[in-house]
Amino acid sequence: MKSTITDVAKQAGVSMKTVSRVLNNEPNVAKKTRERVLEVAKQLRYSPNLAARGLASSKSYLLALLYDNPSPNYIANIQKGAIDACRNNRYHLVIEPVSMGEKSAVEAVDLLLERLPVDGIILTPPLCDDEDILAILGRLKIPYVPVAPAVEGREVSSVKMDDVQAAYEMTEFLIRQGHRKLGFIKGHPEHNASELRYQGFVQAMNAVGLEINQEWVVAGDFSFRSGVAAAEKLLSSASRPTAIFASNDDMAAGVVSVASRLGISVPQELSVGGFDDTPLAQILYPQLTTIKQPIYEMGHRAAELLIRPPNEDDRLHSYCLDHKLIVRDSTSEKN
Amino acid sequence: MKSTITDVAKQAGVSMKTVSRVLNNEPNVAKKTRERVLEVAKQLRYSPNLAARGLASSKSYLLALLYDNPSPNYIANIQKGAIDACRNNRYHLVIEPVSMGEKSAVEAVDLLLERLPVDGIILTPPLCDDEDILAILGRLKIPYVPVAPAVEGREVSSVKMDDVQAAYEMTEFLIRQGHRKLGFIKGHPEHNASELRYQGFVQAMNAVGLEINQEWVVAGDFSFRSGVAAAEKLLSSASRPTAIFASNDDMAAGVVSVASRLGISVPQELSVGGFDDTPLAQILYPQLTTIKQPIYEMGHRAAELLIRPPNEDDRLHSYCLDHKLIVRDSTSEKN
DNA sequence: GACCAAAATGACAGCGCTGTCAATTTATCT
DNA sequence: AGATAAATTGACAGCGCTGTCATTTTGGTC
Repeated sequence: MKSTITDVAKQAGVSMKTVSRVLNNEPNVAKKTRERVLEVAKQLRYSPNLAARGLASSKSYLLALLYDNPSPNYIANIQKGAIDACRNNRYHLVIEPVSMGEKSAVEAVDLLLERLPVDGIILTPPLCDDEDILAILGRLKIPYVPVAPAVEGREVSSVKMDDVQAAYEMTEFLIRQGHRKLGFIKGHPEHNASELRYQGFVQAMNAVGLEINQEWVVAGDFSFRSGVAAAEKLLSSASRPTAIFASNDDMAAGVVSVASRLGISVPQELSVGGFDDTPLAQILYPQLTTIKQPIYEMGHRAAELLIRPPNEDDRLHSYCLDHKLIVRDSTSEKN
Repeated sequence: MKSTITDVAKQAGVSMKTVSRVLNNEPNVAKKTRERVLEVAKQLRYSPNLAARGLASSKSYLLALLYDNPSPNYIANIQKGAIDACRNNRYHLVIEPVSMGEKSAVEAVDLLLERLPVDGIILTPPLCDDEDILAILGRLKIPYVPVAPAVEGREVSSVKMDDVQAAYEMTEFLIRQGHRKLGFIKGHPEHNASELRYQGFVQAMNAVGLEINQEWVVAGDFSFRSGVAAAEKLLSSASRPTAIFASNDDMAAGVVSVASRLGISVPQELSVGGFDDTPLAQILYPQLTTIKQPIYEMGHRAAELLIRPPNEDDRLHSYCLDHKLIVRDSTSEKN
């Protein structure tokens, strides 16, 4: 039924090895031969057996995506990006959630990777900063690409976005709109991006000589609920900011929700900026001005780096991909 | 470095084949032998090479999840369920998005499956009702389990939930709360579940002899935006329903949003019911009363059915999993 | 203890492919 | 043309495991 490399070889009148060469784009095959083999392969609907190929070459044509409970939106996008890259190269993506909370998590990863011979691994936060997991990957000598790691330059390539710069741009945008009294809601203290976004905010404020009112800088944890709490704090007093920059969309949604309850109209009386451009941003009323992270692109690039590793020399150790400030209806000029 | 079955065999003083038997839980191995082998395997941190195993046994220990652009939340949950089932059985999950819109989609699936020797496939809507794709799977003789197919009994097991019953329960709940003037927002006309949910609504209304006001049954397409449009239609007139059942949470969110804009308080003046229990349902203010679909469970069961197919005779052709009515703050008794 | 069936174990081929290296053909240069 | 180098091709082993089937061991019976 399903044709093998031998069938193609016979039909094309060459050896198995030559067929193999053609199919793997190896050099040193006469053009004519290559074409003939390709023709026959197509005709026979031949496609190589992954297991056999893997066994013989000790490659698996499989990439794994390890993640620990991020937002569905985040993983969906990373996945899509990675898969598209895989598909262009006849690779496939295996996904493996890991619960870092559990004490057995590290061992689970260990077992997993010993059993499943993947050619490379994409690590998303917060896994990409877990020492134990990195140690295992090192021991197993499996190539990996961290997405948005806290620390770079571990001798492996990584992909990321510039959180500082993005937060800077959002802050700058709000300032340009005439706002002077800016509030900021921080992200989860354990999450690497939180501090970076705050830094961007601070830098932009400093750049124009605006003072940061510490009462308007409130802790949050990326959840809607924490956004609500923060907003209540920020908006209850008479002296309140005219613009609030929340470190992610969920918290920005919390702000919008509180504002509407307090009868503060957005954006007329209060501008709100988010971060992430989740689907929520467009569902909300008003729609959120936010930062679109290059999530898809990071997944895509990460997979590509694993499939075709750059040579040692011209290797860029960290690929920073472009974000985008998306202006919608939750912000307006200060009147 | 990495130990092979031969290492284990030598160390345990048995043949490779016996080790193989133990590792695959085959019968006819003396208890003592089994224990010894297991002990040695553990000691050597042995784990079988998937490729070799696949080549020899023509099994891959891989399951594929095919999906076409569903909500991130939906696939995230299906995935998690399927993966957990896989993990219990040393299987892995490969995910493959398919864009049915593209004309090449069917061919893409074809190629995909010829190349990747998966042991089974999980099909999510709307793929599970696509004739072309089902035809390919039939030709390739790959076992598959459709999740929530429109039509059952294609000689394969399937998993689903009872949309009719769930919608019936939500409607019944609203009626029990004292509501008599019920509005309904339909889902996307091409989506199988839309009609079923509407049927449940109709049946519950009929069951208590309530008449359905066709002006209060509005078309939607599962998007937030369509919920907004529908709500505007339903709420603008003086004679408006006191409760609205939207076919999913996004549309329910649209209703809540419009109500708040029109100064209609939820749930005091208007009860709103949703469907899906997406994260959004808890982010909204007020939090949505909704139906929790057994998405995780469907993914889990689907994977299990592929890993351990029930015998022909006692096979249940369709496994219907339990949903749950979740009462939150968007509904209240009619006052 | 001799005999037989059943249980346990092992020898060996081969799954479909690629790596190695040797053999052959073609191109290049005096 | 002859010699040498380069390009192209092929023979064959073997990747690590499992299926088949033969062999050995065990347990039970008279």
